[in-house]
Amino acid sequence: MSEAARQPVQQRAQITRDKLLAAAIELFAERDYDAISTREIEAAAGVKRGLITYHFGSKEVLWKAALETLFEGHADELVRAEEASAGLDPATRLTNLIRAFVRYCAERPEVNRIMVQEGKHDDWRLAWIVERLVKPYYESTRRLHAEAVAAGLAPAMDHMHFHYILVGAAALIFAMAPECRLLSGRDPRDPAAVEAHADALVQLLLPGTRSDT
Amino acid sequence: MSEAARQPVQQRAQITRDKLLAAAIELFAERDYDAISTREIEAAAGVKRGLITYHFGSKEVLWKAALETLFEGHADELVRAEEASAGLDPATRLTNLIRAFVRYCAERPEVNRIMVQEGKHDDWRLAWIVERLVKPYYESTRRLHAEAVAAGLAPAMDHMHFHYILVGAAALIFAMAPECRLLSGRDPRDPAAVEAHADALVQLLLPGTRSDT
DNA sequence: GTCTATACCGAGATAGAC
DNA sequence: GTCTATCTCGGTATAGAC
Repeated sequence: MSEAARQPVQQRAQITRDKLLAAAIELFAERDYDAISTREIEAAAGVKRGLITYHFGSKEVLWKAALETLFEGHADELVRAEEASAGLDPATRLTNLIRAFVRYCAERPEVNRIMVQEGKHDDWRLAWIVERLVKPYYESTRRLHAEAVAAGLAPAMDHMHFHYILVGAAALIFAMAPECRLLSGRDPRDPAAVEAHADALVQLLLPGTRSDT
Repeated sequence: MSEAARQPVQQRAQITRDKLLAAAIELFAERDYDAISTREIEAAAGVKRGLITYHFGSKEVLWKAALETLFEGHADELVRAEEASAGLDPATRLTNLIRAFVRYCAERPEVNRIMVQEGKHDDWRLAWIVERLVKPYYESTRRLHAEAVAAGLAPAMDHMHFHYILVGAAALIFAMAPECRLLSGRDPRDPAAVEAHADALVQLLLPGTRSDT
């Protein structure tokens, strides 16, 4: 049994931290860092004023922790996909990876919203995001693509283009879910639509594979 | 007397309108409608206070005019591409269309930034955008895809998915150009990179074609 | 250790009056 | 254009409750 589970006090602190992180993710996906006040985050989290400073030290640290939380969830999802398809053939493994990525984009559209928001300006936040979060992921999509090319499943191309095509194609429909609903009458975050989007993307990115259930 | 004041009245009015539209596009791509004040737009345009009301009547009308200006440029680009490839085979025509779309995304990354911004919430602005600007365009990507499928150039899939895959894959790299620069060391808006991105996208969306210069 | 309740500071933006 | 009154911001500090 973990030490934390036995200590109710630290459990409450963990709940407060989690509420602040959740509220921060939601609000930072909504508006710019500078347009969100710490008071607003605390109010949205339903906690008292001053607890951001207490738990995180500063707005900047909270922001970084919120983004790390978002990307960790993403990494977990991809690791699960890798494990689930260990030992299978490259086509199935890459398909499962792309599927896992699409599912995560659907589950957390905040990631793409924040990235488009922050990707517009070359400032300290973008520098941190790229160095700490995107670069490792960029390398993983590089491996994914290289493997697909080596297996004859996908056309060769410069990785920069592949990366942004994959991310943009997977994420946009969920980042703009309300628009998609107005435009098509359907909710892209509906589980069936998520799977259909994953299927479509696999079909295009890995044309060398046969589609399977 | 300033240079502007010496020019004919209608000409000066047109210049003022254009400066306001350009500043509005830039600022609305930056932040939310509600986060931009008319004073800020006038200041960015370098015109006197009150000229938005004089020339457009209201902030709302200016906003609509700015978006129409953006999308008109887009439509013009696509029409030029259609005319340039009239009479050619489907593969070349569709390739040119996708290329024109990618070039426009590179030229005006503001479009995608505004769309991701506004696509998050179902309010009067999104309703207007979808009805007035996106629906006609959605139908045109539907025709594009149907034609590609009919010609055996692309895999069949639900149009909703094709639309968002096309738009996301084409636009994201330019909407996040500063991130791409930090990540890859290259500027995606460099003409060679734009063409390379178009090539990559054609390769994936129209796998039935042979790549050509 | 965690949380509540205050008061305060300097910096910056804002809005109104003139 | 200008001055000023007011507000909000992030951050600090303190003192006490559980």
